[in-house]
Amino acid sequence: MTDVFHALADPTRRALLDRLFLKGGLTLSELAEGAPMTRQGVAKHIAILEAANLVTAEWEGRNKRHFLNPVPLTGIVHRWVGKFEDARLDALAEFKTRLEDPTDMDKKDTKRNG
Amino acid sequence: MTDVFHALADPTRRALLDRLFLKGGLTLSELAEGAPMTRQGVAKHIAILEAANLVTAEWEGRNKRHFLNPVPLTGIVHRWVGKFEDARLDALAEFKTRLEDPTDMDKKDTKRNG
DNA sequence: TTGACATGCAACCATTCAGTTGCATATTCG
DNA sequence: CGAATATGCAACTGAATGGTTGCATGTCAA
Repeated sequence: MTDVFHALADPTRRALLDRLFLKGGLTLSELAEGAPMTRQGVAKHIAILEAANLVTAEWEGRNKRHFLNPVPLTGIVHRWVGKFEDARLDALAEFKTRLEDPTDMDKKDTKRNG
Repeated sequence: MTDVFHALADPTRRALLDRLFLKGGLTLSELAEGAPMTRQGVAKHIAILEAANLVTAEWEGRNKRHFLNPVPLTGIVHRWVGKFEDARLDALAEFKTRLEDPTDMDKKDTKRNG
């Protein structure tokens, strides 16, 4: 859970996932070609993605081919985002109620600090 | 996008969101009571959640009341996870094909390094 | 006004992190 | 075999991070 979010919290890694989404089976060297960093840098990012199970790799001789694994994303949606999704309508309604109905806001919005 | 994932990539922050999910309107002090760190530590986490727009706060006198804002989560699902979700079935099928059909694997799985 | 309470700001520290560099290991090809 | 290619491992560094402590500011209540 933490690993997945952490892995996704980096534009470089998301770009890697995007590339693997468009075309699977890319090697480390191929992924490192367009990247604005060393091959080792990319390797570290990929290691993080693998640790989060977002990328699976297969050895093909001396080539390591990488594939996107979308399962953890599904897990996030269902285990974590889903419950908030369920509450989204209620929350929005509550939000609007609080924001639009001044009957409960008479003590709010006092300016303070900055 | 980065902010949201980064905000979610921390158990403390997810716990804060959980608490706000169960009961909105908690103050900083209330949120800090059960936390295994200083109030200032919690304040920093909340600042990150606010920067990611996952938490909205309203001033009520000297009390700052916090509310969960699930909208960014919805954004994640639709903008980012969604497209992989769409491809999930295809990807799984492709996965299974590669894993189960040996016709394309004759050069794979050579042991290497560790 | 005075004191207690809720929060914010800033400095500081130990740890983690992203990225680089250098070198080792394994595979392919001639 | 030996050279070239693909990758991994380890050490290092500057920057970011998580958390603390100390103090300032604003608000409520007597």
